[in-house]
Amino acid sequence: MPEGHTTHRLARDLRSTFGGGTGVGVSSPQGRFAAAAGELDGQPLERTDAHGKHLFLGFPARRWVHVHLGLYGKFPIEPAPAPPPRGALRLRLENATHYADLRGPIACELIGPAEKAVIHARLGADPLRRDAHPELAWMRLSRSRVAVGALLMDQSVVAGIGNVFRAEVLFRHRLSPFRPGHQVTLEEWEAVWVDLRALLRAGVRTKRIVTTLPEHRRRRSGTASPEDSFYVYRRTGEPCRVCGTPVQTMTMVGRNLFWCPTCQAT
DNA sequence: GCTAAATGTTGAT
DNA sequence: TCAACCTTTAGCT
Repeated sequence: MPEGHTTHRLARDLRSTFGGGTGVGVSSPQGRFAAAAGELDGQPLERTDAHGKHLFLGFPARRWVHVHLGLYGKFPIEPAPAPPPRGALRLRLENATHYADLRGPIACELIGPAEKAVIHARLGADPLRRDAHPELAWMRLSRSRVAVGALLMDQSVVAGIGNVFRAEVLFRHRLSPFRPGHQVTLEEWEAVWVDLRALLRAGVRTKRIVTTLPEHRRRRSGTASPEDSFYVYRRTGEPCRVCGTPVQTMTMVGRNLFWCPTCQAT
């Protein structure tokens, strides 16, 4: 599930569910976060923050739990009562009304403000953050010979974009993933940025990614069925929704890239 | 019951 | 460029 929208939604939901002055139960049944969990247990969750795919839970004394879901991490919030822990449960948060179980994260660590600052410093512009600087992303893009399909996956350029948004936003703007960054025009980049912000915001709202316009869905309702949600992502060999050309795939930056060779010729 | 794949990152080669 | 790692689930047998 995790691209930037997931992280920002989690920051918001964890704050509204566990935030405030009441102490939160913190535990690590699996044990890998047990020492830190013991320190935090019973303390209030004071604030939350998200930058790209990184999530931060703020506890007293300027201590933060830094969470990165990685490829398959999950952190669902459920109504109490919490069942007995099972499986590899890295972190459980609980209060009188809810519990949230973190499984499979690539990172779950207790850090201080300096370490948090280091993480922010190596992340690029996040379309979901008010303090984002898209002009910095443009600087990187417009000076690079690297393919735009690779640059979009670089978290130090744009933070929060993953494999789905890369493929889909390039299609929506009919941009070839292979176009070098410096051959993308400022006009094209600004349109991509605005679009990414809108797509991510919609993702935060609905907790899922939908990039297709209604006229490109078999079912043209406002709510896309899962099979109709994407233009090219994981649609290898299927006909392009716009021109009918079979969707192509190959590996770029170690991930499966999907694109329409006709609509995205250049 | 087994295998592969998955919306990711890091560190070695 | 590649393998390793975090864990679950879908799709086989």
